[in-house]
Amino acid sequence: MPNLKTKPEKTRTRLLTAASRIFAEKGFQDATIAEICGQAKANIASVNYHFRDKETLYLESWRFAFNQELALYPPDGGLMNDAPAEQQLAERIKSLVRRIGDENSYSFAIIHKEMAQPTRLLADILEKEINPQRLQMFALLKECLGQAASEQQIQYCHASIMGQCFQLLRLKHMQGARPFRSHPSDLSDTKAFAEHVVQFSLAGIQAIRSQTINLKTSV
Amino acid sequence: MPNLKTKPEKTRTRLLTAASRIFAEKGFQDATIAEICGQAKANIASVNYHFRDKETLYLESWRFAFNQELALYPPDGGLMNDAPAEQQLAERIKSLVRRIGDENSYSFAIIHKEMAQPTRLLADILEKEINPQRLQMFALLKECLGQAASEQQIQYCHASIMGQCFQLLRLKHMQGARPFRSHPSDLSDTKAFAEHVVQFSLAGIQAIRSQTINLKTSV
DNA sequence: CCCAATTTAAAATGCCTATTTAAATTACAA
DNA sequence: TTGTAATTTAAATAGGCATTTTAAATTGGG
Repeated sequence: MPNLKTKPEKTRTRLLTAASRIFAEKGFQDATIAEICGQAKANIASVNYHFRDKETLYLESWRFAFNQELALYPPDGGLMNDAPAEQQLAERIKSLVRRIGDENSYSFAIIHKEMAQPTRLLADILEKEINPQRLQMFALLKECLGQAASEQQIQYCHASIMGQCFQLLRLKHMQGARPFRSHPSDLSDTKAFAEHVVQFSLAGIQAIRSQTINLKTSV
Repeated sequence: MPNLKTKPEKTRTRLLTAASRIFAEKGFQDATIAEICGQAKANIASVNYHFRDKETLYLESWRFAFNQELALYPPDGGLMNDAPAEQQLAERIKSLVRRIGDENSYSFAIIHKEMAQPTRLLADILEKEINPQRLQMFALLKECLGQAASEQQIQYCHASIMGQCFQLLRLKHMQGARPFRSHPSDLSDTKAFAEHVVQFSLAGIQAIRSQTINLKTSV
């Protein structure tokens, strides 16, 4: 029994790495197997040997990138479960922003592309991998907003937070394309931006919580 | 026999309308002239007759959509220039969200696609048409944040606001693709979402303003 | 050295696109 | 009505590039 994992993994891994980068940059349709193999220094037929087809490579490379990033930036930031909800939320936002801002992170860029040009290929895998994170954030938001918060308020706050995080992705992706020459958005300091989002969002959440309570007590 | 209701639109206008819709839906590359002409009920050669080529149609249809939407939702919301900066900012956000949320608005969806897959074709036109709006919002933000605000803080707050607005676009575009079946994001009530973004953002801005002032006075 | 796993080059396969041309039709003005 | 220009139409042009398959060459372990 020859060892199937040591040597052969090399090309396979190079393909996964290159694929996640290229898929993130161009999306599924515009990414070509030729370019991926070029960056991976592999023959053009290797994709069909190691993976069956382009679609499978797409799924595998996303999973590959996502797991790598998740190991690098734990979603809970190593925080206890009994910490205050706002602190947990803050850690979660920071982890998210860092994962998005990392130059070598591609899973969110792939999601972003998938949102812009849905192929439905990632739908199942996203539902399975991302929805849990989503639900956890909903729970934290519910705590932060108070039990009087409506489902809609929670959804809106979630949209506000995710929108800010994805904005970083957008600006990161457009760095080379210089859409607005005059006011260059310098979001390169990911850590500072993460803390801004935390501060901005916690204040927004507090404002909505106060208003909800005031409404409740005044009725 | 005055034209009552059914005045047949000019082919050129039908092409512009259909083009803006299709370009918004698929982006420049994936949109085909055939499909545009199909929806416009025009012959496939009409694009090359009325516009020179696909690229010109792209530019013209964006301009067409943008001007229509701008006339429909004035950016300043008909507010005086001497109104409080926060109120002006609120109007500006509402106008933006409404323009993005309108089912028949396509110029922002086109920008969104252009950001995801830059063709550089719209770069000049965007610089000319959108940058002024951008600068006005920067000025309002500077007022709201106080003169002690740093350039970075202004940029971050701008990113926070724009990110929330674009989030609406993302979710609107993905309605049919249902990426998360369990928790359907219902952002259909555009007006309510607009007011949420205003409340959320003004609170975030206030928090940053307070912190900046405190830092300043305590040093 | 042998065999299976892997890599390679080249060809097969497939499909769709923007654009042009020239003829047919329409609209309109004289 | 008629002549002319604008518009619309159908068909042909011309180009391009992608994924996948095949069969031969190579590699490396036992």
